[in-house]
Amino acid sequence: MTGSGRTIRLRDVAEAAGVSQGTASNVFNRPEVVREEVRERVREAARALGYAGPSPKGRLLRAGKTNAIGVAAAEPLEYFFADPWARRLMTEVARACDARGAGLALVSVAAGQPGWSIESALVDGFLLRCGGRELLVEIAQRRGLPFVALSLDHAEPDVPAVDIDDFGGARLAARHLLGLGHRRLAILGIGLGAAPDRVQPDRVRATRYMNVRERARGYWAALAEAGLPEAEVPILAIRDDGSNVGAALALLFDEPEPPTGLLAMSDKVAMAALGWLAERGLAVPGQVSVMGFDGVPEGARTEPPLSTVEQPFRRIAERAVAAILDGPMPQGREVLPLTLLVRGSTGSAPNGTGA
Amino acid sequence: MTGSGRTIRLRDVAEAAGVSQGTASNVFNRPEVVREEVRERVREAARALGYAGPSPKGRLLRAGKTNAIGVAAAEPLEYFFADPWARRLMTEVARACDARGAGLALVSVAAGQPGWSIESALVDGFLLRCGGRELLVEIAQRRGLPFVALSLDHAEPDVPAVDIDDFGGARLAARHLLGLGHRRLAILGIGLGAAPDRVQPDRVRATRYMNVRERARGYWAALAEAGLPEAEVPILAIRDDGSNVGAALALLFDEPEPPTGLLAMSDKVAMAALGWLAERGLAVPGQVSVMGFDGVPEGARTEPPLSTVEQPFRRIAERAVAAILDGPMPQGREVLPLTLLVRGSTGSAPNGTGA
DNA sequence: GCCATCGTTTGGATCGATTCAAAATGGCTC
DNA sequence: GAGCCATTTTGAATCGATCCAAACGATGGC
Repeated sequence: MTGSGRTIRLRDVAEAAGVSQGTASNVFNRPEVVREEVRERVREAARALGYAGPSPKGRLLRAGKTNAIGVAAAEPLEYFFADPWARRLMTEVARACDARGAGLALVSVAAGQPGWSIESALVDGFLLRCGGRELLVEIAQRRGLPFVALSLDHAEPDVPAVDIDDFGGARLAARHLLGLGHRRLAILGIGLGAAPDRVQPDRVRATRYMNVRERARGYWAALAEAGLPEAEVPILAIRDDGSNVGAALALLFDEPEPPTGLLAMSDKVAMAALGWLAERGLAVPGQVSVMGFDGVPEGARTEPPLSTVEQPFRRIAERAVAAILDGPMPQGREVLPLTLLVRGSTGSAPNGTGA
Repeated sequence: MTGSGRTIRLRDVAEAAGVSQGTASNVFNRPEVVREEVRERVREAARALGYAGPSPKGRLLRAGKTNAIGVAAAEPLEYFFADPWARRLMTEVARACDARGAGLALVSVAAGQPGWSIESALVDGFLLRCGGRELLVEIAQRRGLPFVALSLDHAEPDVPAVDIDDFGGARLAARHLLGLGHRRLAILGIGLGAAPDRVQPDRVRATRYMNVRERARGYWAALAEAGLPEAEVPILAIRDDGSNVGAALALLFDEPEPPTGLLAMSDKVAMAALGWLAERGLAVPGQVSVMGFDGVPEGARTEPPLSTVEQPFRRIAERAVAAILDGPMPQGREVLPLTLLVRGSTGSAPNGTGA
């Protein structure tokens, strides 16, 4: 065994082979410039000393590139694997990194300062998953590495961001339901508080989450096209995890004329609604149609499969990863369109339910 | 704007503040040893120059620790997010890293050499997800960083590994079905080739995948306890992704006396079997009981929910992460037990089906 | 007034490589 | 054999920090 004390450095190999450090370096990085005989001698020495090649540490310092990109979120690290939306996006981010031979590092801001953070992660740039948390942007700016914000609330021209057209996506969703003849609709809103309340449009307009505001605007725009005033379409405050969807829906379905179409601001909430409707014995889409938002893979496996508007996960990931790795950076906030995904949870409005 | 050409180094700050570099370093790392007046002067200078703190690059070289652990697999990077088993394990790995303030980096060996690989990743150690691929171990050994192998085939004393008790888990699964009175069983084996064949026990004993061999041994052991010779229990070769499960099961269920209990070597295969049985109109667990293996979260959401033996994902992750970060390393292959998870897909054997 | 002590600060070595201008080498021509 | 050019090799600077032994200045005890 060679297991002596110190680790072997390039310099040791060079000495053992009787060449300069520069030449030894070339043997590993640009072998073609080194004469064959010397090259072999150095390789031999390396083998004899158990030297596996230049250490990434030293190389990093000199070359500056780590060849990895970091993805940061305010949530704990598990979030990247456990949350359906994050998972879906990360799958595409991973694919994009793979295609470019880049590595992928995960960073959580929740964890606290020690060890590993946006300030300390060894990466070439960041993707910031900031839902309402502009904090991440601030930290990343301080770090000084290139970054792209992913679900940014304030569109500022000097913050590069790749995002989705929430307004257009929501309008697409609402138009789909309206096109099927639905006139009694309800919106399942997120980010509007924890109580299963019915909330007023003004409250929605005042929320700090831009995507929530925009999605609502999109729904309303489609409703207006169909001649429906926004006041006629109740908005419920659902928790992000959908845990209070039952209590909220009960508010509507205990009334004499319950909605025939539900516009959920996320697939998660839509899926929770599907569960409650099944429990309650309401047929989907026979009695009630349910429309999601996001396009997470889980939606394909519900009963019935969830109709939704799908985020362009692949394009988002590719654009963001490309920006970090090769530029050019987005100038301000770039938005990408969503696509309508009609599956089984939406159908024609039941007869005799017109407005 | 300060945006001049060069980036600001600690040395620049020290100079600007009129102190030595050592003192400046202390201001950021051990502020308590620096006199307050000096400390403030340095901080002031840093602020004025737009210096955000010591760069991780330089620090790494000197201190040696990156505070991140790498997880490597032979599959492309997406695998970590897309595959149910990997996802489940990674959730726990992420949790364990979070708890210790460590970062998480993903490495794929498939990607190819350039850029980011086991050889070049900036991490403190590796978790190796090597299903049959001992190649990863070899590469990691060459790299010289601590590592723990996660589903290792050959138990060698000098390769630290954390693994599961495949034999015990399989025996648990089979005992469960036997305890419910099932006597006509079949094994849905993986890693036995791509054809939907019925294979002989000797072929199973000869496969290169240790976990497959061990699971089979576990099933057989339980069968022996119940007085059933292994020859009476057919073994089918199912593809890992379960895509040929229908063709394989048809072989059995077209016979006069089809099995009443299915022992699948993975949840993925079990879930595929569930799908086929539903299509074929066979009641689960009324006519056929299905037993999985792994305990992936998806199994909880099938119809009916899948009974299975669950891997101790959390313990595996915690043990492996702890080993890398704080030692001590496992001596050879440590195995952890699985637990029986009875859900809805298993029930008493139908009447009159005794052996 | 001398010396030991304590709290701060300094300077330089070190971590492990890459890079590049300059020097050495070798082959060829005239 | 001098001169020239192309190919290799060298040596030192550089990347950005941390660490540590030594120096320094102020204080207090005897």
